[in-house]
Amino acid sequence: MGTTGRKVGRPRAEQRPDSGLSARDELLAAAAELFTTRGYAATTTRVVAERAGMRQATMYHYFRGKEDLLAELLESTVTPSLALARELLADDGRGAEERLWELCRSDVELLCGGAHNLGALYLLPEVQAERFSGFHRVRADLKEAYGRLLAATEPGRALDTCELALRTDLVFGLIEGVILIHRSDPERAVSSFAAATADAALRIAGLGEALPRTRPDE
Amino acid sequence: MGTTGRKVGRPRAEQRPDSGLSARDELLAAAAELFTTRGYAATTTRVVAERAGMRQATMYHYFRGKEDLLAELLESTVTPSLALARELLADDGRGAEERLWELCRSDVELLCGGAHNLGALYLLPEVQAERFSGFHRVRADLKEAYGRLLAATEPGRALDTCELALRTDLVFGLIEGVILIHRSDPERAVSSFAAATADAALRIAGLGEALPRTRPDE
DNA sequence: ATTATCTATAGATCTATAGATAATGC
DNA sequence: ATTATCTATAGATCTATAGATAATGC
Repeated sequence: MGTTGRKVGRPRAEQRPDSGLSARDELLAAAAELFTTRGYAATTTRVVAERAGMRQATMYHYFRGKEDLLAELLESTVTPSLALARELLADDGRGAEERLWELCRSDVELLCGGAHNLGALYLLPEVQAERFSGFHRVRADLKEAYGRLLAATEPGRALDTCELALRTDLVFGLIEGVILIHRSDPERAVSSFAAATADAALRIAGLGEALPRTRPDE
Repeated sequence: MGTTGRKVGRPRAEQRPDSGLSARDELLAAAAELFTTRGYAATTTRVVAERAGMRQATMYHYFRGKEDLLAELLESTVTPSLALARELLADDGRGAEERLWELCRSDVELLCGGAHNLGALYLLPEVQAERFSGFHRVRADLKEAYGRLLAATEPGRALDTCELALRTDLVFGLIEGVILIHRSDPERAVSSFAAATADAALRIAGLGEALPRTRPDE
């Protein structure tokens, strides 16, 4: 739908080769790139729309405003992550430590991979606003999953609630802020970087040396 | 200078009890709080000035513009940190591991302590701009100090350049993004949190269990 | 008729400058 | 005379809405 040459509706003022994305997705992609590089407040609706190949006002046909763009980007980033976390929580065939590692690795890949570094969205000051409570709820669930996996590990079961909360915060914070690390050397291949960061996350948690998994496939 | 009841110059439109800060420092303090909570682009010069007790245009008597406020805040945060790093690098009376720990602890305290969480400045997207190259230079020096301390540790000397760079990035990234972790539980006392984060940084670096320092003074 | 787009614009900003003003200092 | 402040404002935005327009679909 909307993939090849939309026909209905008034033609665009500037024609461009078809990107294969729907107009709505082009707006999201443009917003992702601009929000992550320039920031949310500094990005105008005009630049977003024009990068997506349409005039400023046309954006309002697809989104109620700028905030909706950010809300959708945030939720679309955290939701698949929570889905994986739920799967891993339910999977009692593997050790908790291994599953926590996998969750970390996958999240780093999600946040640093892809065309735009979506992880940078998490650093935007605007994200803290009440307006994005939908995102915050999913994020809280995700963090709880991190905490449960951590608590289920061998060394985790020995920790008191307070220490467990601290280590969860440290691990989750490393992952949420991983884009800062990625930025410092964007050349590093994402897949090996993700594995290395997952290793680091386990070391933070105090589960360092149990599994010598170092290299993932690929 | 300027501490008690400035007398010269036209009186302010709204008088307020003297804060003890100079007008310039009040502007910096206001900017710090607003930039860290609302973000840079979303903060207007009017709000900064008015929070500092003066009218918008008066700000320009002290700073050439909004950018100068951010530049000064950034540099004033990273400079003392680099000063400590230099001291620690020169101090060959103590082990590298202990000195790295101390640098991490001190930086966390700097970034999360104080009235405003200056660490949040590091997350602002605008900070990446060329405009703040002064800050970036000092920051690069600081990161190099982290790298050198890490390389000087017992296990660090065994690592190749690439692995060393990765671990430096991971440690430095944890510290730079520490405000994300602090935000998730602002009640936690900063001094014990700083020590715990320094512990975590060493574990990331792969130096975990050598020193059982856990609790600092206080 | 429906749809996707356009042009035009109201209303609300925001930054930075110009120039006046009300103190103290000498 | 110097200083710190003020008021006023030019010029440049920016968001969101109103309403026209140019396609296709039926």
